Amino acid sequence: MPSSDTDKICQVVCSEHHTDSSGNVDPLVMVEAQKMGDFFNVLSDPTRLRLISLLAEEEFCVCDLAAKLEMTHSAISHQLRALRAARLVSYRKVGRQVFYRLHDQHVVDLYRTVQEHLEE
Amino acid sequence: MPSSDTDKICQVVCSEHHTDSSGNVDPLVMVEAQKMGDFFNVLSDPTRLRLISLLAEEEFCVCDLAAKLEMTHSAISHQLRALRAARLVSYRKVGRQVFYRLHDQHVVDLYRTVQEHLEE
DNA sequence: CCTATATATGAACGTACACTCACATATTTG
DNA sequence: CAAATATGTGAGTGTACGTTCATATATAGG
Repeated sequence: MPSSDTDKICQVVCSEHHTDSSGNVDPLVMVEAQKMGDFFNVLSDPTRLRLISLLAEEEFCVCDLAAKLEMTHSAISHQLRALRAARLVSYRKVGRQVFYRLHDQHVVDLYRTVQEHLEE
Repeated sequence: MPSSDTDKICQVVCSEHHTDSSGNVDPLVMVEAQKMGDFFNVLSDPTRLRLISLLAEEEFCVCDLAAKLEMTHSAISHQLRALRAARLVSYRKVGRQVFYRLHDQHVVDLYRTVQEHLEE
């Protein structure tokens, strides 16, 4: 490991302004940072966000979603796969069709929070 | 607008299950979806999340941040640039050093919300 | 059974981006 | 001013990923 014993701070000890808990602050461990990053990454794509915005209102089948977003069925299906993998959406099959809905309201809360945050 | 009159749904009208507000649901417009996606994208990187986790506790200079994360000064500086561009962090200069802090507590709320969400 | 419809998936292609490297800028110190 | 320290930045490289295209699977209808 490159870090020496004392966590090699600048020669001019930056932490002079800190409380005595200076060295105690540790970053989020890599594994958890990766997990959280993966989660945010799912929400970083415009297409997936638009899908979520529709599903926040009501249930839709793949065909409807593709029509609303004016995109290929394939593209939509790929993105729904990502949303499924992230457990952000659930679905039910009715004949040939598959109806998707948000897995829980939790995501909508995040969605709306950021939406407000960006309205500044 | 490319969308035809009836928003071409599947031949088998999927919306039969919907309320009479069926066709009224529109997706988030592209421009806003892009903005929101950009915002989430900043939070999708493990390194940036780890920086945020540190800055959530107290102020740090670049050198400290690099030491804590055991990464290059250059790499950290690049990521801080992204965080600055997203207005997620502020900074103050003291001599040669630059101390970074979170721009507001809003981000920490998001951070903690998702952290809890992932603990299921 | 055969065709059409609805959805899923693998490969390919182009783009975005995180880190490294080299170098630039700024500030302190001698 | 010259050397050292702290940070910023542009170019290059490897990887991740969103879309398209071709194709596969599944179900409904005749």
